[in-house]
Amino acid sequence: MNKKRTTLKDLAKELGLAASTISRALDDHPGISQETKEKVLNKAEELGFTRNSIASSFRKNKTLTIGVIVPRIDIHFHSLVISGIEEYAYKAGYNVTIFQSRDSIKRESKITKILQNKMSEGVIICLGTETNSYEHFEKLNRMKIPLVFYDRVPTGFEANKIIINDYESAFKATEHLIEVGCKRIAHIGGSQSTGIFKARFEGYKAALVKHDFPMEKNLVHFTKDLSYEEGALVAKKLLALKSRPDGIFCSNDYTAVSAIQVFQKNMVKIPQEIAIVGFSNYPISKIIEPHLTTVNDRAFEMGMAAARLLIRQIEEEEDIIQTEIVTIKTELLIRESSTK
Amino acid sequence: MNKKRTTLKDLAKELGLAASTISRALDDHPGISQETKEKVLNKAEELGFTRNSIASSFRKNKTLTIGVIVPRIDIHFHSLVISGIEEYAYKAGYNVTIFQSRDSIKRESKITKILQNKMSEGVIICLGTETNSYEHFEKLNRMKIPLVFYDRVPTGFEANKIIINDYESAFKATEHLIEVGCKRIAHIGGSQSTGIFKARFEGYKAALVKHDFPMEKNLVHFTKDLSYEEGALVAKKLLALKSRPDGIFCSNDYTAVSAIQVFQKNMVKIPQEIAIVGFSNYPISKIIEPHLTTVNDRAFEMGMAAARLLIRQIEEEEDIIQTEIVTIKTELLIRESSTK
DNA sequence: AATTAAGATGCAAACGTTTGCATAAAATTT
DNA sequence: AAATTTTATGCAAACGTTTGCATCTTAATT
Repeated sequence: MNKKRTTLKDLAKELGLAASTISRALDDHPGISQETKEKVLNKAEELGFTRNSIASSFRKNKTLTIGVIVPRIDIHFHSLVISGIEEYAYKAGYNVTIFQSRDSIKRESKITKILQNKMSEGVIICLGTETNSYEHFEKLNRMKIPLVFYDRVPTGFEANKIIINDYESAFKATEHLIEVGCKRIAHIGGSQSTGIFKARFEGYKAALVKHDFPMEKNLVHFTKDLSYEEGALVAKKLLALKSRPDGIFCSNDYTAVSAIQVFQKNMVKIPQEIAIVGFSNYPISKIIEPHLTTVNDRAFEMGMAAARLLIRQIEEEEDIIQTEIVTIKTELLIRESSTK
Repeated sequence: MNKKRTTLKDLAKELGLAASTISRALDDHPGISQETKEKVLNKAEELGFTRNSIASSFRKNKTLTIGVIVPRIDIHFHSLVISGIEEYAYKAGYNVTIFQSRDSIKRESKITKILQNKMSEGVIICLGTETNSYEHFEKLNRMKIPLVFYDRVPTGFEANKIIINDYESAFKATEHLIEVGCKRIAHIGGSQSTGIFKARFEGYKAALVKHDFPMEKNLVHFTKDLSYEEGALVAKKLLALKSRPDGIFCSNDYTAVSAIQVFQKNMVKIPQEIAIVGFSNYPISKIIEPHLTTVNDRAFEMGMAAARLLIRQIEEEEDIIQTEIVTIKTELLIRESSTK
């Protein structure tokens, strides 16, 4: 005695109309009389009828669903991006299915297959660290499923991308340190095989060059993961130098925060003796004392932009495949860690 | 010249077999010969065939999709829970569609309708703050769609729930303060109309009672949102008292952290003069100096448990509707903020 | 009044997969 | 060798919605 769902046909029978008429009435089709539309609407309400959207998807070949693949959901940056994606997608009538690759290319590849079968109409991706080939995405491309990458985007693979201008943001952050009077600026960077961290380093270098500062090798340190722990390690190295830097540009907020703490423990005053700038505007940056100057990477807006671009490509009539690269404007949030 | 997907029928034609045979072969059905299975598998590979799972869902009336409704994705606690849900669901072959209610009951209700139409097979929910009636969920219940609530769960509404023992966790946290020698313990609590925060307060009280400590009214403060700012406000009030507390149990980590900072700015030593315990094990708790003693609420495990319970209920043959309440074990993470 | 146009509704096929039942062929038992 | 069982495959309907086209009614135009 499983209670069956009410279907279009049930409604049709009740009203003595054809299923097609009901369908059109619910769609507010111009060819259906106002009178009938009202009758249908009322009856639908009465019987608690709602369309079976799986059947609809099946028939129309449209699922109104987009997939999102991120390395991990519980990284604050990604959760903000997903939030932005969901927000835009919801308003546009799309649903969002999420997957974590957990940085495994195998899992990433399997997920693309699932999305293919599930007839996802488009996919938003942040690549995992392992990912160095893009065959699994090419397959989606061949099936005309639009893709949008964000943050960690593929290189040498034409695709839609949502990025920030890491180079320019780093440049401005470094220049800000120069403007507040720093003379010798260090850099705590990320893995140089990752595009965004390389770009941040380049931006740092460019600012030094512009202002005729020499680049001192022993002031530049690259970490593996930009982890809190690695940040402390580098900070200790900088602390041990006979002539310490008076400013540091860090490629993320974790290393910046741990550097602040290391210096403070060693009685080095922030920002008076060393000014510090981070990157990403993590919640911690507004809590640490002194509050951290950092680059707002506008993760939420990235998500919105990714969803907007994807949905536009899904709904575009033309089949002229073209890719877009959208750059989100960042802003330097100047706080106490750099205001001498 | 839209490239059409290869279908079962295409495969069937290619091989001179019936579509049903292909379908069964791909399912490794026992009635199909090994030889045929191999031929089918090879041809499928060759033509890049994958099942259209929308058609399959439609036919089988099974979508292998679960919905998740959270107030906001970018709250760290929720992103951890979602991560746990995704992890379990992925391994069980289910997909996860996420929605943010943004604490609006209207949006929450609309989402339940979408999930109904989309034939979600089950839903995991953390209620929004506005939610005080459960009709929209009752409707899902009536359609035999299993529901699992976590964290903010409905009261007076029989349902599956994943919770932690807030009372006991608070009790232990407070007792820990007593054990390290605190004599006068304050409490920074959340809105008492929210079950979990009331339970934490009750646990605090019970620990005091057990150890024959009086409850001092002016040491107990309830905030609206347990926000960082409110924590600072309460901390300042406590600071202004002629006889200050020597320990504080806070209902979350934000208020605990801001209290630490307020005290430190006023030259009050943590933990020597005031020991502090938080709740939730936010990332900040391991960064703030001194590191914060806090209750690990095991958000990831909550997500796993929610998905496990939901999927079990989805797949259960029996129709005996029963609800389960799962309590996740917490642990007190003792760090420097409370070790005198 | 005859013709045409416009308006409202119905018919039936289609989407791709699954599944109960039927059938055919081969293997086994009598 | 006939009867029976087993094994392998095919047939056809069904799932609920959508959509092009056909049909029928009514209104507008000649």
